[in-house]
Amino acid sequence: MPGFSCGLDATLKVIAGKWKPLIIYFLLEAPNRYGELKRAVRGVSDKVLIQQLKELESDGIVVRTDYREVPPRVDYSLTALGRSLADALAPLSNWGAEHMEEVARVFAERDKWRRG
Amino acid sequence: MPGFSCGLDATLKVIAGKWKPLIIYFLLEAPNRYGELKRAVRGVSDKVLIQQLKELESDGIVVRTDYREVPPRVDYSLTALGRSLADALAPLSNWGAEHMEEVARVFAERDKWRRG
DNA sequence: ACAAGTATGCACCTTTTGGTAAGTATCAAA
DNA sequence: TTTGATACTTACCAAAAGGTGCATACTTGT
Repeated sequence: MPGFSCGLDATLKVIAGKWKPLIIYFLLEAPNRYGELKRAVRGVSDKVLIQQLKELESDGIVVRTDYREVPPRVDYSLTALGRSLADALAPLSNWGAEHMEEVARVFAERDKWRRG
Repeated sequence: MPGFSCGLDATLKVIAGKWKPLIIYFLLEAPNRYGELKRAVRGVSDKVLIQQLKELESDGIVVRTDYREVPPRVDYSLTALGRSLADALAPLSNWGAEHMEEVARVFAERDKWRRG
């Protein structure tokens, strides 16, 4: 069952989830408390953020540190594995930055037809 | 509306779809006829393959060539933009290949709990 | 005559994913 | 004392994504 058709396939299963790549890439800059993360990844709901963080944790990509304080204080950071994954994500980020205009144009067209 | 929060965000919208990264990466090797593509990307249904190819086409990532023969013969290849995207995908593929065992272990654990 | 391969289209349905709104415990500031 | 911040949890629901199966039109192989 846990067989992947190729390397890319394996990676895709780890980063599957609307916000995971963003979370991982953002955590590369610094460890972050839950709240900061939530403000950084704009548009996520609590439920989904927590859920994806848990999956990333159980997949060995992030570490959760609970300081057991009150009010609660928890932060998330990347494991070594997570950092290597974030590095592999960098080219995608650059590609998007370099072709953002082109991509935006194309998407604008698509949405035009959607609405009519 | 067509605004992205960052480069990564833009890229993710282009490669959104269960099979798109696989399709793109596979097409890097060679232009391919529809049938070959379908056999290569194991598990896709016709509906979804066609659908994602169309989106990739309208996003300027792939080109569809219809030879207007009978029986039908069509092939798909990457545009320059598509090739650059495929290159950006390479590190993800390598990451997956390098950590495949680790990833497989973790996923096996997860699935164990799922079933009980 | 019949099945198979070719690249799609379409209607329908299930699964997956994500979002919303509420609630929890504790402390500090207004 | 009410409000807000903190990091979550849960139940419920809507939307998106993907899958299944059938149909098409023509040709080649059996």
